[in-house]
Amino acid sequence: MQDGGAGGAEGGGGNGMPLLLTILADGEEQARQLGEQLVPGDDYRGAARRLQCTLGRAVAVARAVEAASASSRGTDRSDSPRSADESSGGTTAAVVDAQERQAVLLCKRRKGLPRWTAKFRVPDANLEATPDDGLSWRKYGQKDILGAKFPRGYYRCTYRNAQGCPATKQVQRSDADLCVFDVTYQGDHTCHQKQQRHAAGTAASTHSQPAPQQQEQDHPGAGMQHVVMGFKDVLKVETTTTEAAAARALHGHGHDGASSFCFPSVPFVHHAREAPAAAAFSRPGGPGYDFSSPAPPHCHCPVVVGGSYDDVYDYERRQAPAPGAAESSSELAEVVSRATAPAGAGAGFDYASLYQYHHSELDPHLPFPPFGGAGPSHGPYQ
DNA sequence: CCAATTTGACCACC
DNA sequence: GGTGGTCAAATTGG
Repeated sequence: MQDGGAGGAEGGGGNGMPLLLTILADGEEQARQLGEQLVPGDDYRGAARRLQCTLGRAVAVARAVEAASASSRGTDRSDSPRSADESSGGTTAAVVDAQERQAVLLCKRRKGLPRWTAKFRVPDANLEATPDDGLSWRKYGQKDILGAKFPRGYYRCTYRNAQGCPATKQVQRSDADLCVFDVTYQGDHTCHQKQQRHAAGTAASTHSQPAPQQQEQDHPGAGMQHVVMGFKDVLKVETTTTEAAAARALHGHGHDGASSFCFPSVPFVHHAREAPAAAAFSRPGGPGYDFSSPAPPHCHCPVVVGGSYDDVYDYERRQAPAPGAAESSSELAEVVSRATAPAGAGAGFDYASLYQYHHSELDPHLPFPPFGGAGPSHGPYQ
């Protein structure tokens, strides 16, 4: 059925692209280093980050263009469903290459819609909790996946028919850790009601948070504005103090901070977004840009690794000072490494390897939270 | 009665 | 042919 025509801008790539990418990447790296040198709080640090993000966007755009041109040339091949492989901290060229392939694959992979994954952790593995990102999903299928102990659930936006919202997600419980769910999102939400509803819903429930999405919708570009966080920085923080990360993200987002950001049962969430070739390009703050939930974590520059970009989200309760900071961080590291596995990122959490694809367009709807929480559709399965 | 979930079948891709 | 993703009829729940 509906097949995604990768198509895309042609002839964009060209020969100089790799070089351009290298240059941009260097610039970004330099900006990052600069930012690190500076003290937190220093105005220049913010500037450095912005610069880093800007360069990162440039890299993303360049990659997207190149990937698009590559796909039009007809590249592609086998792909491994999950986890993008190869491309381990190699040269930028190599990275780009892998990226390219990944992007093309993604494009060919049905719909050609942007796709990314998130990891949700529930507090109790025994509970039949399902990652609830606060959005309305309707389950339309479930299937046993080869090699997976648990079936994968298929969901699509409740407003798919009503508003033609193309968003879908796949939820699968991790084999290794029953508390962890791998959620793969595909397509941005273009439905509006959802947001309203969601905003209201969240406010009504335990965790109240403002709905930051609107602005994105109205001003696609605006989103990129506050994506001023260097991902490395973010990761660093995240891996260190979950609490700090949360607060930081929160504030960085310009929320009326206060009581927002409270994810009851979710210690952390990790994001690994696959970088759609043209997707990253075409959806800068896309139409349906929306942070599915008030979640703050989106205020940073996502990273795409070998085709998937990672974000680490932390949902430690806003108050308690990250009880198990160390614990959490190790978990994060684990998750992150898994997600970045392709890059061969071991325990070391190699930034260099992460630094492969970096796009500042934020996720449309970073899935956040309420687990097993409210929400019209949450299949009991799992 | 309507909406959501379940589940087997179908289809596309590798 | 195997596997993953989606469809749609049947079923269940509010």
